[in-house]
Amino acid sequence: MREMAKAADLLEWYDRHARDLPWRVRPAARANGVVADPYRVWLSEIMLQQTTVAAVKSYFQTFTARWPTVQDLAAARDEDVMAAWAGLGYYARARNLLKCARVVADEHGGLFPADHATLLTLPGVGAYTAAAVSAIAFDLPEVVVDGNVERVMARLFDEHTPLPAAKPILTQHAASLTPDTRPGDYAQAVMDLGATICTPKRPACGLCPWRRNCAAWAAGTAPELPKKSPKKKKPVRLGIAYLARRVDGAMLLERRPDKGLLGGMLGWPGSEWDDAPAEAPPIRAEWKTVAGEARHTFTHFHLRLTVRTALVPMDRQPTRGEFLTRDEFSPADLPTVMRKAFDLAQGA
DNA sequence: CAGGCGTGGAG
DNA sequence: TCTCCAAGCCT
Repeated sequence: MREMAKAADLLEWYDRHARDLPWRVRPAARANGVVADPYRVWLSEIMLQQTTVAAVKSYFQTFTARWPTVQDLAAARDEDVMAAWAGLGYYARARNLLKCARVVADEHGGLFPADHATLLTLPGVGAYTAAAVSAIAFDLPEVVVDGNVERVMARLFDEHTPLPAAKPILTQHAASLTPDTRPGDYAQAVMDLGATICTPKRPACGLCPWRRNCAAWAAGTAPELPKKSPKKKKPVRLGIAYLARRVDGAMLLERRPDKGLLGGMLGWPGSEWDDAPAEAPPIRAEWKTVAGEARHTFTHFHLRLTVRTALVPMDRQPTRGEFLTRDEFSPADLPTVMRKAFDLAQGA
């Protein structure tokens, strides 16, 4: 009979293999009493939601350099934070990030709460993030379950029930392994294991400290776990974007409404995105159509964007949006799909 | 509870 | 080119 996996074995592995990440206090430093800054832990966890470590790194550096404390972030202008988040995706995270920073600054004296229940009340903080902050920043023995942990547990216990139905049982398994000593390091250790060894494809089982305890390794089923319910196919939608340049170089842009796709972000005025978009020019002009199209894939549909451009005089007033001067606007402030439209118009 | 919500990298 | 997917949250 296989022996039950032990947290201590994983912690031993983590002590030797922990990745050096900008938001992480390494195990050796933790042993010397260094504690994590809850602000940095929270910020990193929000950025890491459904987002790779590689994509997050530079954004984390930018944010912490510009807004070193939660009070600094709470005092920031909305448009500056949205611009700094541009390109990272899931923009509701940025809107909730600001809301949360202001709640912590105004209602919690600038200190992040440590307990799971209070963390859960914060905007953008769900079950995973609350547990992660509680464990990593305050070393409390919360059960941290993200996609990595789900995969590790599904394999360790050879659980074939597909996600998301399997979530409760996988959480129970995770709870059974969570230790009272070094829970913060343990949480990061399981996620590191999932990210580097117990990977979705071609897991490196030969290097796994829990191999001898792994039911899926014994059964040879590790690579096919966890099972997932089948996903839907993405429809194609069409759209038209209007890039108006004023003679002084200012560009006509529009702040998108807070709710919905790309909420709160800058974008080009345009048509609806559907099967047969109607023309919707935001200003009277001689529009020229750029050859080709900007293609972009969102979570649930593919977009093919036709780009029209125009040069307009200083005194012409738009019916939508507003002109932003060269000083007020950089293409880097745009979400990627809008930047693609800009690049296409530039001939890039 | 299923669907909305981004993006870039890997295979 | 296409599919999968990465430290989820909200409604």
